Amino acid sequence: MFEVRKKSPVSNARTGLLHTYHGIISTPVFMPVGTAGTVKGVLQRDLKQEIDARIILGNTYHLYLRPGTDVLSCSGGIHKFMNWDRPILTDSGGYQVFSLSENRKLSEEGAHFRSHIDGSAHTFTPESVVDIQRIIGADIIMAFDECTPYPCDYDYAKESMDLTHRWLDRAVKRFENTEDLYGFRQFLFPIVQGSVYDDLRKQSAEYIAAAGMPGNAIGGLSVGEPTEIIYAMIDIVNSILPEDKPRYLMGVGTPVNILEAIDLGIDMFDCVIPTRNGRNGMIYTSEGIINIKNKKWSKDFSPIDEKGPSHVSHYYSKAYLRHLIISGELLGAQIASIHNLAFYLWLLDEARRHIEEGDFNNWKNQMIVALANRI
RNA sequence: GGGGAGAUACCAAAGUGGCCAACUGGGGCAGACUGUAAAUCUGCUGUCGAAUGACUUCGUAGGUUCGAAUCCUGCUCUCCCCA
Repeated sequence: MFEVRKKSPVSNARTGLLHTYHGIISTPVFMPVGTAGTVKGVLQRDLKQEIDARIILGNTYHLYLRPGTDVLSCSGGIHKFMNWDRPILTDSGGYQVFSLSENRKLSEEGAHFRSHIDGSAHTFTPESVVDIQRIIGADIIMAFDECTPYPCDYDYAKESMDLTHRWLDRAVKRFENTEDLYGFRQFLFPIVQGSVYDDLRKQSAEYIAAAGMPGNAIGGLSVGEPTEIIYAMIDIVNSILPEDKPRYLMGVGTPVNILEAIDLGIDMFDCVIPTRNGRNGMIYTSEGIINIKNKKWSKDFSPIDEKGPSHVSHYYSKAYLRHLIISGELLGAQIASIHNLAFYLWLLDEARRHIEEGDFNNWKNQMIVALANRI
């Protein structure tokens, strides 16, 4: 499924190719988040033409609640349903176990939760989450885990990690005893947990690596802990996860986070920042971060990002985008989302290019200065 | 011409003797957001100050009172009804 193409001589950064039925993905890759079968505010056409997203995310929890497995099954799977013929990865709902924690209870069997939509009671088990993801039909599916909060005491983190491991065994078994439903092979990725504890992360990485899945994910990071800890955990885990398989850092992050994580050997990323923060007025440019709602842009009629990677980046002015976002106009959210996603994809394109050319670290260090800049 | 209602901060609008520098909403300004319960949430919004605080405000000019956005009198303006 995965081949490493080029490794940085001075760090763990590498490029690779990820083969799926719906296409080959160059890594490192950023995957726009499309929780409910849509990258919020962005047409599939723009995802392809403007942003050139190679793979996007969906979410098991959200799709299961709405439209539900019946509709998804009848539609012929998520690709047909949303008319997206490139790869898709679905998250298992493990993050919702964390973010909707007030509405759920965990047991050995699984997670018992109430729908945030209508309050109805449901249970996710490692098995049912595989079944649902068979029906959704993404190319890459995730094992059901518990994403621990931060802070999280050691005993809880260990118990939770062990539970995630037991759930993984059950998920793998179910996965191996069931078939794909739409005529192409799906891949199951397990998830490393262990909170912020070195020894737990190490144990978890060993356990996950031993499962022998075609790719591995790191979860439970970027939930409020300092960034230094994120990097430290990635470093520990990546020293154990096999090099010949893709490593997916779930939910991360800022452009700077991503460059640092690439340096530590991560291949896949997803994050809501470009879309959500974009909707809320934060615009990423090669010059730095803009809060487009700030008054100082009200009469700045220069392009959103002169060197920006998408059509919208130079077609619309800062002043116009500010007006749209401040007015709550839908077009503002749309432009900001397209621009930010295109920026993220551009950043990853550049990262790949510089890894291939062998000067990733110099480039990265320059970029980090510019990217952290607030203008 | 007669009768009635009202004037509160950028806007709208509460408050009708001390707990009022003044509820609340909007607007404005700033911040947050990391496997999306988020087109969301938080803070500030009379002046000066980092802050304790000081100073100036509720159409306007006076008055009553220990104390007034609130009570009284004159004035100015606005709106409604009848002729």
